[in-house]
Amino acid sequence: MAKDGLTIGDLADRTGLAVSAIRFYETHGIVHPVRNAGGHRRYGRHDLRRLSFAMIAQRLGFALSEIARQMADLPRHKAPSKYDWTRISTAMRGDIAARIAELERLRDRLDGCIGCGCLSLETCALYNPGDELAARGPGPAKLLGD
Amino acid sequence: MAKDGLTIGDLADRTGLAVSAIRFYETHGIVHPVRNAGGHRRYGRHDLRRLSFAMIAQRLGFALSEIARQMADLPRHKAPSKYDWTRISTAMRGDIAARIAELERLRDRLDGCIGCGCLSLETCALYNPGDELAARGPGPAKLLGD
DNA sequence: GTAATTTCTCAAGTCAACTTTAGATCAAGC
DNA sequence: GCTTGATCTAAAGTTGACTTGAGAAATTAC
Repeated sequence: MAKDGLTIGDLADRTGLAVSAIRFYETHGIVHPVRNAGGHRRYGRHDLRRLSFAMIAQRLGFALSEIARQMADLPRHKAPSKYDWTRISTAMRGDIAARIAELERLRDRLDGCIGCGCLSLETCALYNPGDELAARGPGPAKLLGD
Repeated sequence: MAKDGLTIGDLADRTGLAVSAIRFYETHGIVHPVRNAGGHRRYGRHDLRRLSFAMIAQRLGFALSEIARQMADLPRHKAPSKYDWTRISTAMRGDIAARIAELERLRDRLDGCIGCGCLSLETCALYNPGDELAARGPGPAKLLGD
């Protein structure tokens, strides 16, 4: 812990992140350390908050790229303000609620299917969930809706 | 659609999966096609169900390896029986319920925090979901509850 | 019977989110 | 002042779930 700021090791200790992860986050614009005379990274306390914020957002299911995009608007060398935080966390809340709702829908369908055993592409509710589960990311998951 | 069974293209059309994905699943034991005289894969209708089952399970959040493990017990060239289905889907249900519960916990914490803006490592519920989370496994995800 | 489409195999590429490794330099404790 | 530990960079490796590409052989359509 140097006079001119926190070292990367300090941050690692206090956030629980690996040193390599913090450097990785830097390449994605989550933190913006300055360098000391010897070329070592030095962080401010606001970086602790930026990292914590990123960790929470990840936990909530946000991809790093999305988190970085959100944080791009925040001042680089200050902690996010109450307004910033409210804006972002409110958006997160909506996303979480949506994911809960989808899981509940799936659970209910599954409940209806347990013990049924039909496994029929034509008649099973799990195969034909009837709509808006439709398009998610790329890749598979085309079945179940359409 | 050949006389001696479904082609891989037929399966792709009917499941929405890419041909390459179906071949990939084969290497993981999800399907077990036979070969015709020319060396092309031929599938039975039960394979449609095995694939659909795998897709649903993935959708429910299970990893392919876990799905393969579950399906390893099923007869290779028949669709899963009602008993098989009930056994597996019941296990899934528990998993879904747990994930819903965790998301709800997160949502509630977030609700408590929206508008607070403290973002303090010392006092924020999102950061300190019960302290002694201290030493757990490696990597991230040490923050926020357990 | 020929052209167009599918399928075959196998290796390599992709994406996310990091970690690991290697060799070198910097900082700190005694 | 020296030794031990932290940090540096750059590149390559990891895992999961696939996709892409190349070149050849099989199948289907007309």
